[in-house]
Amino acid sequence: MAKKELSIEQKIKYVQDTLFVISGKWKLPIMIAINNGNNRFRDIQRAVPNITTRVLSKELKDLEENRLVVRTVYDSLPVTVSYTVTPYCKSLKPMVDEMIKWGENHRAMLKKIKPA
Amino acid sequence: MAKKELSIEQKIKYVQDTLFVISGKWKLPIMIAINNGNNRFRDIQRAVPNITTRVLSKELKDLEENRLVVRTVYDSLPVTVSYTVTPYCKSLKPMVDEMIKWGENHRAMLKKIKPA
DNA sequence: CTGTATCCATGATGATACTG
DNA sequence: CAGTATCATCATGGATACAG
Repeated sequence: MAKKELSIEQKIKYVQDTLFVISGKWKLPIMIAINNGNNRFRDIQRAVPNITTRVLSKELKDLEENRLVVRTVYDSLPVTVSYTVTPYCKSLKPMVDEMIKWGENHRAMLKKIKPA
Repeated sequence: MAKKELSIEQKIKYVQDTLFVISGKWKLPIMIAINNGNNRFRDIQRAVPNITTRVLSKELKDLEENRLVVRTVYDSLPVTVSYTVTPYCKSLKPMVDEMIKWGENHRAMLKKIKPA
């Protein structure tokens, strides 16, 4: 089956959809952190530099609503909470990998044209 | 040469770099529009739904500063201005393509779980 | 056509303190 | 440990009018 070519209007619409879901400074870094084995609230906060508890709390809720992250409460003493990424979240990986690659290259380029 | 594995700290840093450059609702849609042959201010505005002149003007300046877009003034009568994307801008393509793909799929998924 | 100038609303983020 | 509550600030974006 031939690949369908999207119109420019569709491309713009879909990119904006994606931007909306991952918008802000924190959502992708949080998902990367969780995906790397930081499942506890505190671990995530340590893994994502400079994020405050208030913002982390809110972002986690957003990610839950978008079905990218699952929050599980364990009935231990004391209660522990674990965050994990969903299979759906993993579908972001190709895109995120491209973003990491581009960011790495971009930083190198900036160094060239404007060395510290 | 083996591919270098990035640490989670680096991944987060590079993703945030990228997010910083493409942040906001408009930068990518604008680049897509220009890349699709909309080179005049007015054409870009038509191609990107709902953007105001004020915002478009500001975003184009940001993109110029980031060396993603070039502004050229032609000394005709009346003066015409042409915007084009740079080769560097094209390096965003793999990432943007992934974003388009993901956004398309995401919209389809939302329809399934919450049909209008 | 290609913008600039105001003014304003909203949301995103930050600092800090506090709770179970 | 895992958050919530408040308060403050700032950037983004939108409406509208106007200028060269």
